[in-house]
Amino acid sequence: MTKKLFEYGAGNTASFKGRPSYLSHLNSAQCDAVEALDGPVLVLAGAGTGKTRVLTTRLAHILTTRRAFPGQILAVTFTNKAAREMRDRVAALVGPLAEDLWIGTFHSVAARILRRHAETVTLKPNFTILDTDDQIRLLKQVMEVENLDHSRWPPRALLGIIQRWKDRGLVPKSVSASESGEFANGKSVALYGEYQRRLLTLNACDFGDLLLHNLSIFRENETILDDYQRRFQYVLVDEYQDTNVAQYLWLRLLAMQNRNICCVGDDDQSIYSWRGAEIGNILKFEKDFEESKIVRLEQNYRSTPEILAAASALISNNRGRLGKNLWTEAAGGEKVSLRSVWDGEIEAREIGEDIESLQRAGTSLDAISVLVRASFQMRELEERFMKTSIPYRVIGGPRFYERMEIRDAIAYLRLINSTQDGLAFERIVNTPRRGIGTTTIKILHSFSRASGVSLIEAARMLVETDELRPQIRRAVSKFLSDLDRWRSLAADINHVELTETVLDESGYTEMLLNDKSPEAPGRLENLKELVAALEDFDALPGFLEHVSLVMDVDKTDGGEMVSLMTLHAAKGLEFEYVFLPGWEEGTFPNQRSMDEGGAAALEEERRLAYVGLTRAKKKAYISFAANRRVYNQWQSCIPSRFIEELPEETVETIFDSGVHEDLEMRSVYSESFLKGEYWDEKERGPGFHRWKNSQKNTQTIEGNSWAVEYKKASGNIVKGQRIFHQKFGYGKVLLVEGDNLSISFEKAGVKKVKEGFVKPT
DNA sequence: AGAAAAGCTTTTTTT
DNA sequence: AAGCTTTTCT
Repeated sequence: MTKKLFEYGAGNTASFKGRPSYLSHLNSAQCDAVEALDGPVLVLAGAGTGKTRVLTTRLAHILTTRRAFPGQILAVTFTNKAAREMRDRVAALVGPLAEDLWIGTFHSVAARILRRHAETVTLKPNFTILDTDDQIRLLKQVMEVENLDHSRWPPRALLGIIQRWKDRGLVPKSVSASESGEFANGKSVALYGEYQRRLLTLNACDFGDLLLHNLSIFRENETILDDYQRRFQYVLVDEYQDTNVAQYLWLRLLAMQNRNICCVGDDDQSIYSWRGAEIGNILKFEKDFEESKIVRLEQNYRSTPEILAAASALISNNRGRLGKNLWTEAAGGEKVSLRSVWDGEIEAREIGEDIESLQRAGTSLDAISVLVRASFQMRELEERFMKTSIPYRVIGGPRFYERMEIRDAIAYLRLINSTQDGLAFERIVNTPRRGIGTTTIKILHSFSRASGVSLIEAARMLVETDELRPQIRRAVSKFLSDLDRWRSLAADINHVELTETVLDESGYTEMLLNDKSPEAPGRLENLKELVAALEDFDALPGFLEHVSLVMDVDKTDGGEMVSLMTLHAAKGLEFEYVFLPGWEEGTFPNQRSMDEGGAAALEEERRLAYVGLTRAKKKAYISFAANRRVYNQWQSCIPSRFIEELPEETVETIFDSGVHEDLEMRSVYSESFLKGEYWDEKERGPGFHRWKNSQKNTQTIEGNSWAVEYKKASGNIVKGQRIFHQKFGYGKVLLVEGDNLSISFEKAGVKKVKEGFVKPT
């Protein structure tokens, strides 16, 4: 089918009668979304309803109907991967024309625009985009000037606060005083202001600034804004539900003139509110673009009716949805598998076994994925996969450009690229060791602040004086002259050779060669990979831009592999078989997120569950463990509330987990849970009762290993001891009477509890 | 300045 | 429990 479209696009772009062929592959709602070219369009696209196809076909449609040149079309996505995929798929439809489209992430498009107009916000075009390390380092400096205690007021927390302001499009002066909050006794806004000033002197900006500076440029320069408004005849937005306020304002500015904006999103898949995403943007869209046409895509082409029914029932527990009803023409398939297991290790084992049997049945490992709530859950799975040699890849794992040695190398390159990059200077001035330590840096800092020059400038000036001890003076001056030499070298040799030379002459390579730690060889390998990656770019600045915006390299490792990733990373992907382990209260929904965000956070967790389920084409496998090790302590777990939100008829339950089932099912968990000590049964839905009944049928045998272990551990509870109880939380033991304890709980007050239910802390 | 020790968080999700 | 950061010691 793709081929047909390609032929059409490549061969016949002349006017046509009737409907172009590529439209015949779309259902009527999809056609509506593609053909509504004029005016604002909001496409509410449920999971698996052909969202990307609509977007790419729409792009092709604009081009083949000659409504606009490629350079007049802007398509923004959230991830680089989505951007790449969109470009590839449009190219398949229209050929090389696709190359001139403005397709990119919000950040990369904003960076492109900002480079052009950097001067209007007093930056230079070669400004640096800071990574998180740099941001923290800079914030620390800003806070030090204010004499703020780093342990009392963690710089990381301030970074979060500032980022949230930036997400909302707020520059320091537009943050209202009432928002300064608790942090640093209300100094946060002032700190934000100082941070922004320091960024400008460093000729740098952070991720949020890319958008924020764009907004100021557009607002303060009518001609520039006008230019972009005219340029972008058509604007398309992917994953619209994940836009934050700043991105929304940016889009509105760009599209408000010709109003040809098409946003595609799904409120049920909004899972990034913690990053500032506003579901409200969907509602705002309808308000700001009153005449907007709304198209709902509800026919699902991905999953079986069972999976869809389960997912729909689950998500229907959320309030405040725009409402969508997914349906499919597909014939019935397998029910969602729901399995209880004893602990995480067994869970991993069973998943491994299921994968192996799928594989024996002829399924490619590429069609299988395991999706977890949080990345720490991957460890147990990885261990199991390694042990049983199931090939797997972790998606969205530790990023290449975030590795220490890569950041160091890049800091060298940044320093060559920009003379003002004090943060890069600080990072590597003593790596490898040059005898320039914290004391020296402090002197440089205070001098730089006092005389209002950059850190590097300060260093230059100080080596001319006898402020520094001769030995240190020599070291600093050597480093500065090295820098100068590399900078002038940059004009003569290409950036690949330059990088090799710098890594060599700086002693960085040597440092790693002398390093006996087991990681060192890997680090050297990574540096080689970095040099290889450099070859894909014409020059240094382009590479540095890529590094800051993309953060990761494409791994083209061959071979079939199971994909392992977080639920967040899975959005937009699909697999035939999807494993969803760890559906326990606290893990999923995640306790921390619920503590912070309350009811709204629970709904977001539920959307995450919805995203997980709807990734599956053929079958989803949900599992939950009775026990899990958290902070290296065993904790009994309660099945996730999401489990009982799944309709019975869509689920097949497996409660025996292999040969140990009889032994395994006896625990504090099952006993107390069945007695209803943890939950008011009235609150529990059909899923709970189903689960409970099946538990009742399990035989219990005394003396299993876990219980024995537990006895041992609990024998030494004494008066005055601090303990933890699954339901009542932390408390202090008031009285011991045999195995009956009187405990004063921090939250629940004084209770009498059996010894077996508490753990020493 | 550098090494050793102590202390503290980690484990939510990321462009 | 481990890894990281900060503090302390030489």
